[in-house]
Amino acid sequence: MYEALRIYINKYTSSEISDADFEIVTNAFTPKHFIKRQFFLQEGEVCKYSAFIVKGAMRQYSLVNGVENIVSLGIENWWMSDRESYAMLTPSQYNIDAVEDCDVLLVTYEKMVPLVESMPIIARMITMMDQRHSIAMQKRIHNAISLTAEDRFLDLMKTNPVFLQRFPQNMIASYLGITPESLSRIRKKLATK
Amino acid sequence: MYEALRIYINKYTSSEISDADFEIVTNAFTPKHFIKRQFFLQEGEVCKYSAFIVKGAMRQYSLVNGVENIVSLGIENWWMSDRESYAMLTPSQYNIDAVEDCDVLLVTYEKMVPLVESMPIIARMITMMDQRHSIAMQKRIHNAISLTAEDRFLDLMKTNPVFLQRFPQNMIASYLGITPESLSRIRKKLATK
DNA sequence: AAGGAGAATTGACATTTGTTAAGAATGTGT
DNA sequence: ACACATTCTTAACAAATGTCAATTCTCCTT
Repeated sequence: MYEALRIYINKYTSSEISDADFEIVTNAFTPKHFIKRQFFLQEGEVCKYSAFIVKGAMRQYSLVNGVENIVSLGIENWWMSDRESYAMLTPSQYNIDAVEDCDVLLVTYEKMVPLVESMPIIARMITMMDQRHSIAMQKRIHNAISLTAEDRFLDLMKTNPVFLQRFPQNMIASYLGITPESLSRIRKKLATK
Repeated sequence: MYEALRIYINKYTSSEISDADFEIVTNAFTPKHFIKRQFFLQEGEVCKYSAFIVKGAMRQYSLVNGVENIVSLGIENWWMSDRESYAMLTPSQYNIDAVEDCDVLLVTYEKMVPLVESMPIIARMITMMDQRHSIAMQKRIHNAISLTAEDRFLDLMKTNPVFLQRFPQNMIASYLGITPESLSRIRKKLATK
């Protein structure tokens, strides 16, 4: 269960965490299983945990008069949480739920802080995570303002093809900011090319 | 010139930086003046500096076959840089230039690191900056995928009305991901309401 | 102050995307 | 395995946004 986290830490820092340190890390995390559709976070709650996905798939979305808008999708080795709510302890405007049955590792902000402060490798991991996240968001903004729906879909096919296997099309459409009908049409059009 | 930076540090950390510490901080920064349209960063270059805007306005944009796509706008007390290029030393795909004559304070990543490591107040400032930036980007993504062009404009009017005073409409349109013509129509429609 | 460049507006039309509704296909739980 | 849910597709139409071209407006530069 924890092995995936160890691999993640080593991979994104290019150095090896010691067994002793990793033991301390694992003690800060709590394993949890979510069944499909189970909520990890509901609108109005404070997001107390950050979740490292060991197995499964999750999504983060707002719900505005019946319409779901997916701001983020995650699978194995991704972190899920509403960072704003998690760091500032404010009520979240988002929902996060399991798209598939999931095994995740949960950690609170309070348990994370001492790890970051005492272990350079963890501080480094967080820095890298934040950086990657920030770069990905910037790219998504750029795509949203500069590309057509079709080009955004093509970009997703290129950069995260695995999402198309793991998430139903209506969620992919929402993630791209279009309706399921539009995505269906776009796919049809691309198929003939 | 440096006073704006001192105020910024104090404001976003709710504690006061000492004169001695601030002296060290100012030594890490270099003041620079940009005239309107002058480039701070051009596509293909590495973004060596982060710029704290003391006076003036700047924009960050990509240029894809003649079309400018503005990913970020900044005025007094904002930071401008391509964070990806700045932190990873990779060539940037963006341009940053002065929309008005600007006075800015420049700092390299190498000069920033020791400040962050030796002064908790600076580390805190960076954390707060990153957090605010990250929250703003998340909101922008959410707006892009869930709102119409009109609603995105209304949101901008509410959250950053000063931008409408400082940037020409074609830049506002680009920032919102629409054409200047569309923005003009939206404004006309709203005026009659 | 005049001339010129850039910026904003407007209109006609094209294209993209959304909406609604229906049916087909697929998947899921018991 | 069955029945029910959900998901996906399709079509016709509506609405939003883009494109192109012409005109007016604004403001900079000299």
